[in-house]
Amino acid sequence: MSGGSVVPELPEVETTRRGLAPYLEGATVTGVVIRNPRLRWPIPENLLQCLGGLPVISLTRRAKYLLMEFDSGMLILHLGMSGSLRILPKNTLPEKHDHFDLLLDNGKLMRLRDPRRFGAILWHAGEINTHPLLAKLGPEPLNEHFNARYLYQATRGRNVAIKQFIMDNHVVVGVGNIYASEALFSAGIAPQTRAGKLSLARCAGLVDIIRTTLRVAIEAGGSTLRDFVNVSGHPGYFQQEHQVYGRTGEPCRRCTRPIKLIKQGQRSSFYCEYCQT
DNA sequence: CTTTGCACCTGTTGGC
DNA sequence: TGCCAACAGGTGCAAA
Repeated sequence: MSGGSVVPELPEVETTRRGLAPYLEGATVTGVVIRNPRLRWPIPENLLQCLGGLPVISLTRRAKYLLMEFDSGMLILHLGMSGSLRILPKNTLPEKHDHFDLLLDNGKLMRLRDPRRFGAILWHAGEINTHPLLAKLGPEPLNEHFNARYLYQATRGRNVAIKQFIMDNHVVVGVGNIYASEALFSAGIAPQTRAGKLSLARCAGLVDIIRTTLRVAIEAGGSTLRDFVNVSGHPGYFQQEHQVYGRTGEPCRRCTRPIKLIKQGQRSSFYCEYCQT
């Protein structure tokens, strides 16, 4: 199971960034094609006036947002649930759901495909972190600021279930629904546990699991990273076999008891009621 | 401030 | 076999 219809989690976004950067950084934007501006928010109509003729200074990432820096500001891209980006030769014919192109002076173009259109392409003329979408984000999971003491402090007095808590971007970014279930299984924590009830030791374990899981996934993406020209636009590494996600009724890989499914905040949570307490 | 619920969208899946 | 409702996911935002 790789490529194709993978929901872009943080490792996929980071791998995409690494794949695109060599083609973008230093290249100058010569044109913009907007076939369908109706993403989560409309793609700005005047985008070419914002960045046309300017070189891409850098491609960075904050949470699952890709940030393309120019002298005049930055292009903010989000892949939503079904978005992918790739580099193609100029004049490559667009297919269904290819909503946006950035034309480059190196004979290539960067193309966004996003069937569900939950993604976003925005322009921000100000400093990074002054954009409303970025200003209130929590720490990166791989940053040292995301540590046991931080999570312990952040959870104090909070009544919400830990599953929903770690998916809150104000707490820590990059933990999606799949990773949340997987991380809580590995940490041995039941998803419905009130955040404020976690001990420091359990916070430490959870932080460790989240960091390790994401780091391994990013390394796996990097190790198989080839060429973003003419490929699917999805990082081509094999997805790690799930411990609990999507395994309702199947035997727990640790104790063989059936995996349970519950809804938390309208989202599916999978867990083992014996191994997670 | 905290917490809950919803909207956005379309390809895929499951039930009849 | 065919049809259609339900479902999945990320995340900003409105409402309680």
